[in-house]
Amino acid sequence: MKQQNNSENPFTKKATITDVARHAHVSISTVSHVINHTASISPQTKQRVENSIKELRYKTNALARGLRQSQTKVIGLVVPDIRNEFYASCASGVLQAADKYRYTAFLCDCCYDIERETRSINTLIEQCVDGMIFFGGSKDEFLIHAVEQANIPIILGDRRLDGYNSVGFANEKTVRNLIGTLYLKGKRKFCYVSEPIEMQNLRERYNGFQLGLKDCGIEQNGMVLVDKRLQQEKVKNAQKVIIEYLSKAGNEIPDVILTSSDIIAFGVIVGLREMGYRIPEDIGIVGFDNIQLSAYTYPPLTTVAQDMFLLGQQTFSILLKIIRGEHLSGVQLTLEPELILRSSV
Amino acid sequence: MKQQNNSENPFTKKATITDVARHAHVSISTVSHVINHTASISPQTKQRVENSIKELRYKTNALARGLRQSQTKVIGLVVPDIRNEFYASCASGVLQAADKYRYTAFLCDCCYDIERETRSINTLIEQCVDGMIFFGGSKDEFLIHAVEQANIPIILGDRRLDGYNSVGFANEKTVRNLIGTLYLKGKRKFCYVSEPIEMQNLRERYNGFQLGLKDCGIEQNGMVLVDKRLQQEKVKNAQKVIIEYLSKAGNEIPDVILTSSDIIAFGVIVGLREMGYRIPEDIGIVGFDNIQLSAYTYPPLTTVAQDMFLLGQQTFSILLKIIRGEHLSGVQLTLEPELILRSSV
DNA sequence: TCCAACTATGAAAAGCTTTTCATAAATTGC
DNA sequence: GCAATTTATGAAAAGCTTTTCATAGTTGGA
Repeated sequence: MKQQNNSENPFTKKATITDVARHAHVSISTVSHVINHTASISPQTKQRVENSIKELRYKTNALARGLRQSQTKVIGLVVPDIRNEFYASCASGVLQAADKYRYTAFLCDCCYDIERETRSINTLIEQCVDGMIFFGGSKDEFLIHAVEQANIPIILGDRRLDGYNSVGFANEKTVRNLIGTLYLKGKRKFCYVSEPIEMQNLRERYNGFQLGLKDCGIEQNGMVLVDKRLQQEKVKNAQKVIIEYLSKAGNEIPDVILTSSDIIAFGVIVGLREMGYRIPEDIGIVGFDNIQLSAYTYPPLTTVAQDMFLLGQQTFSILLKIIRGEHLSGVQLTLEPELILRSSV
Repeated sequence: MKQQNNSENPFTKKATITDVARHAHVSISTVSHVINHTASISPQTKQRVENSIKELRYKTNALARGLRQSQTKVIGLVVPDIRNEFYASCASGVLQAADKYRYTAFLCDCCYDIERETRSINTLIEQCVDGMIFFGGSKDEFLIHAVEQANIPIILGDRRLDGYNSVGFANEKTVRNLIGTLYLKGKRKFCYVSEPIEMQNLRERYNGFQLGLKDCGIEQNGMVLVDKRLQQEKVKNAQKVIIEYLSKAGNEIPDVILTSSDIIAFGVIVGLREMGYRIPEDIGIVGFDNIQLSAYTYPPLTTVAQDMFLLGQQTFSILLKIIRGEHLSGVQLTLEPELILRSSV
């Protein structure tokens, strides 16, 4: 925003509304009225002002406007990891919906770092955003409360928290039903592979797994592989984890392995192949997320598709309603994932 | 940012510097000086002000500050598609570097839509960003010129444009050398699969392919599969494209197939398998990007790794220098990709 | 003791809008 | 032809900071 003295450019200093007013021989208010359609203006004057705007390349200063209107048309978008296809898609959905209503978004990529998240959120408050969207995340409830205290509209995506509006997927139900479906196909020994159950959605999936087993009258048989290593380098570590497990499992070999994400399923597939198991004949496998490449593993991966882009759009829509003052409370929109049957099971 | 009258919350209206001043029995200037360390203040006064700030939960209004200082500490980050792992990683790198210097970023996800990009950039100008970063993109030179006219610092990532500073990868050289390496391994018949050569980096890769062939004394043998379908649903369409080609290729079967991205390589692999070719015995294949899953295709994909995160960080660093007034011109930082040899070739 | 140099504080301007209210001119209705 | 509207425009305040400059009081040195 700093202006250098660039002699080749006559527009060295950004034109202000005052410049336009002077150039068009009208008052500042008149220019403002023309821009905002907030008073009736004669066609000639209007034309003159518009010409001046064009000629001077005038652009409204959003800072001044925001300051005056107590409304910035800017939101904050907080994600745990933008490199994760899941959150990138959510973000994309939010941005597309926001664009439709001429909102702009600050992106805060927290990288699971609570200090960074804290910093980011303070900045967002200082920047006077009209609202904030939080995707995923964990252990940051105190931050969300702080934002609420600052009286800034909030919505949570892919996450639930008492007292807050949210949009999410029916994780529990989906996994639960999935178990039922697999049971009907004759599967009896189920295994679940996941990173530690820290985030809301992981908890729901895990609960769904347990409930599904209970529905089918299967006792929890200990085949739950929750491993901290799966938080990073997921593919490689999933491969390790499954190999370690199966090498000492004896005859406790599962019929089917459920995973908390496609990425992990990838690693499991590689591990199984390495150990000589055939998929799906010996062991079936199910992913979660339906990432682009899941259709192209060998064999193609059965998985659960969540429309993250839609989630993002819906999330913004609700936030917008809150911003506009519709006094929503306890909205908990739930989108249904879709089971994608492929040949890995 | 709108405040509702929330009777349960005593902080219904955001505290301003005036409130703090009143509360601490000092002048507004004194408060400002305490916050910005811009004058010497007695310890007692300082303490009093800091207490008031805490008590009232005062946060500086960045709009007012930006307005006054003509400096917002905000940048605009323009990407063609945030769902693309490549750009997501670039963005992540930018954000991490920006965070270090307490900058915040607007994310504009243009989705290859020039109108949306135009809108976004106008907004960024209105928002008085201190600088803008453009990743990838094409056919939007006029927009970049407009930003320059507005005297806003610019830097391009993974892209070059005459007269602008940029950070990119040595695409041409890398592919060129790659051909040489493969030639030494005995490969003679090369095929190149790519979406239309619209973006700068694609052009460089393609040029590298041609130059590499020339280096080896190979005449261009027509095995260039540039197909518009590869702009969307890349995996599926790459599969189609390669199958179509090979079905009518007769004995013009390549030794090795180079692709413009891992995603496309994925599709090619699936297509080759479908047709019964063995990889790498019958046909070798090379990707580009080293996406997370490229290590886990079957067989694992030989590819070219680009450190997009680093690219992002570097891009921001240079932008920051420009913002701070170091009069750089014609900076063209080039990062070297790394060849990742795996068993697909 | 007096002057110079700080230290500590505050008044007021400036940065760019929007918005309220006032006013003058034009139009309408009768 | 006159009152009542309506149309068209502008002056000025307000929104929240930072920053310059002034002032009053201290301190230190000669």
